[in-house]
Order: sequence, then C-alpha cells, then structure tokens
Amino acid sequence: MINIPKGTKDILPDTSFKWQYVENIARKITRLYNLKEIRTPIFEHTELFERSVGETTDIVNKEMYTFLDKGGRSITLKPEGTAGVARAFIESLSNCALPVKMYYITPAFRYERPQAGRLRQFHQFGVEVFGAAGAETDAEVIMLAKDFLEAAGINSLKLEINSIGSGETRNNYNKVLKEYLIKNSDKLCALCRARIEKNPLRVLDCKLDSCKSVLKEAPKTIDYLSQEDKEHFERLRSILDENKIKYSVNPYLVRGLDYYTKTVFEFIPQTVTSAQETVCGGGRYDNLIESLGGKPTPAVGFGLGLERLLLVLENAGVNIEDTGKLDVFVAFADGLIDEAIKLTGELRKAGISADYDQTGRSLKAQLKYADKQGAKYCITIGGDELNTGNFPIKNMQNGNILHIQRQNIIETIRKELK
RNA sequence: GUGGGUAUAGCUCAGUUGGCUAGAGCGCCAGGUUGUGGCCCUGGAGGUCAAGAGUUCGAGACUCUUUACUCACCCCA
Repeated sequence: MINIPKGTKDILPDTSFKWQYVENIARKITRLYNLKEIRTPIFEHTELFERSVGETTDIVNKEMYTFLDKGGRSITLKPEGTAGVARAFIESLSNCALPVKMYYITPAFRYERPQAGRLRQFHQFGVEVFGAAGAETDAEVIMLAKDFLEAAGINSLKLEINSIGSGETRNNYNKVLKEYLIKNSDKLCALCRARIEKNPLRVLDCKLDSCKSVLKEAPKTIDYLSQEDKEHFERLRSILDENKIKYSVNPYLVRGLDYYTKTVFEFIPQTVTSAQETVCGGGRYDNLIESLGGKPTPAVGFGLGLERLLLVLENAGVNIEDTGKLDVFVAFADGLIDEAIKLTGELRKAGISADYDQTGRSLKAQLKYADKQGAKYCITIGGDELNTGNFPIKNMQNGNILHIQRQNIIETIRKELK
C-alpha cells in the first residue's frame, strides 16, 4: 500500500465543509472591503522567492520544494503567497488604478518536520494591497484580519504590533543593535551569535531566556525611527485607538521574512496553548515591488494559516455546522427503483438535493443509510403509494410523517425546507 | 537539522512477572413476523500484533536495528 506523503493531509468528505466554512467567510469579508481574488501558479521560478522572501531566511535556506523541470529551469513550489502576487502585480497590474486590493486562498509548501498546526503542504488565506503608502491602509488590513477572525468564531484575540522602520532607520538601527549584540555576545546562544552578522533583527525573536535577558536592555527599533516612520506608526496607533481596536506594542516583534518594512503585526488567539500560536501575521513591505524590478510601489498585507485557524476554532469549541446536508432521500420497496429514479430526478431539477440507494439495500437499511447521510427528509415509494398517489414524507429530525399527493411533493418539500 | 513519545481490527484502545486458538467499544454488513432510521438484542466480515534480527522450550510483551507516525525545538502561518 502506498500511503500519503509526510506532512500532508487529505481533507476528507466528512471534513471538507469546515474548509468551505472558513473560505466562505474569507470571501464574504474581503468583499466587504472591496478586495478581488487573485490566483497565481503553485510554482514559480526559484529566484522569485530567493529575492523576495530573502536569502537569509530559513524558508529559502532549507525549506523550499525546489526542482529542475525538463527544460532545466529551477522551479519552486510556493512557500508563501506574497511573492507570486507581487510578481503578478508587476507583470500585469501596475498600470491599474491604485490601490490594487487582492486576496488569495492557496496551498503553500515548506519542507519542515511536521507538528501540530504545521504541515508541509498547508493553506493560506492572504491579503495584499498595492499602491497605498499611508497608515490608513495598514489599519484597514489589520481590521480586515480582525473582522475575519471574529466572524470565524474567535473572540479572544491578542493583536501585537511593532514598527521595524525602513530605509535609513533600518540601517542606523541595525548598526546600533549590532554593536550592542557584539558587546554582549558572550551571553547569547550560538545561533544568535551567528545571526549578528547576517540578520541581527532576528536575534530579537529568540525564545531562549538567556537571550531574552540580554534583549531587555537592547535598543528598540521604535526608539530609532526616522521622523517619517515615527509619524506613520503614530498614525496607525491613533486609527486603531479611534476605532477601539485593542493592541499591544511588542518591540521585539520581528517577522521572519526579509521583505517587511515599517509596520509588522501578529494576531495571537488566547485559547491556544501550543507554540504554534500565531494564526495570522503580516505587515508593510514598501521595497518589495521595486526590488523585484517593478516601479517603486508601497504595499501591505497579511498571511493567515487555515490549518492553524481550524485548530484554534476546535480548541475554542466553535461548532461548525455542515450546511451541505442532503435534503431528501428517496427510499423504495423491492422492484420500484425506476420510480425512485424518476422522483429523485424531479427533485434535483427543482433545486432540491436528493439521492436514493443504488446498492440493493433493504428498505430498513435504506432508512438507516439516509440517517447516516444526514438527510433532512425521507420519501418512501411502495405499491400502496403508487396505487393511492399518497406518499409519506418523513421529517428525519422529529420523525413526523406527512402524507402528500404525488404532484404536491416538490412544493411541500420546498415549504418544509424553509 | 536536534530531542522526546508512540506503533495490536477501518477508528479509539485493553492485553498481568513472557504461557492455550488474538480482545473490547465504536464503525461496517446482515437479521430480530414480506414497509420506516436513531435506542436495544443476535450474528458476521475484518489482524503478517509496523518490518527485520536476537534471547527463550515458548515473544504482541524482553533486547537491538530499520521504518512510519506524533509532539517539541529551530523557524514560520
């Protein structure tokens, strides 16, 4: 037997409705915010991710699904959603009226050791807004994420924000931070010492207590912001305050992708105890489009892990209802299958979902099967019904049976379903 | 990549200091006076005890190796 590859999961028929539930909410909320869907390829040229996600990140260094295609090109399965959308923007959308506001729901691939809330193929819902530089857009993206998470059923959420600055701010700060880290390098873990040169910002993110204590005294990005960056961050805070959106400023919040500038944020549900706590993360990336060869274009967005979201919903006890249950099951006595085919067909044409047994079950087993399918109603066809024209429609929830003339069945079912 | 845990029926798991033909619940299939599901009763199908080697008169159990799964670290959603 050949089994499923490591780190992947089948979404089976008894569970797929949960995915449809969150996807439907994503489509509903993005519509309210005037976003359109974009679908980009599952694979791109490897170089796109190297240049956007960043060569110092773990994602690019050790987690990408990269292979040569038959033409000898280096191809990579998308490890996240932003790069492909940025590429598509540069290629096809940069002459559109700005801002261009889009969302995507896509599988993504990272070669990692799987664990709770982390798979090798996972799914992201993400949002990108191109061409609006102001903090209003940062706020709008944050609000959208919050509305979505709340609509999905998460009611205790922690929002953390930070600004890591851009341009000069970033250079100045990196220098100061580097000096500080080098001075204290004997107290840092080996990994952090290695990060000092390559990407000092990442040290801020270390979870080791020994490193954390060093960081308590470390210079903070928000103290080194340029006037412009500072005003941007203040403006964002005031909009969030005005709109009663609670947040806390976490000066050590640094996102793991290199393209972020200025605002970064994360949503952390309070119900989860696991370390995979961040369900949604995002921020501004004003330099990405230019660095990929496009016109300088400010941008902001977020990515949200659907597996993690579903895990959080489960832990929070959110009950997701399967709205796709069968309306009518048509049961029939021995020899009357042709009548069942006819009636089932009529119901379907009338927009009522209907099914009947094609495996030769006994009448009793048909009822049992109808029950398992979650059928709302069951109609039984037998010799008596054909003679009298009077058919029993059983409500499978309360067991009540209505007796209805053949020509009135569809009308009755319609009324009942409302 | 590093560290921990687990592996017995489709699923969740029992299985005593090593000892008869391998167990339960759930699920599946069938039956319980030729036509009404859920509850109950009865029966049935379904297992190379992850794989390989070792210890032993005897291994599901003990030892070793391999593999898979899982959780955590790193990192990320």
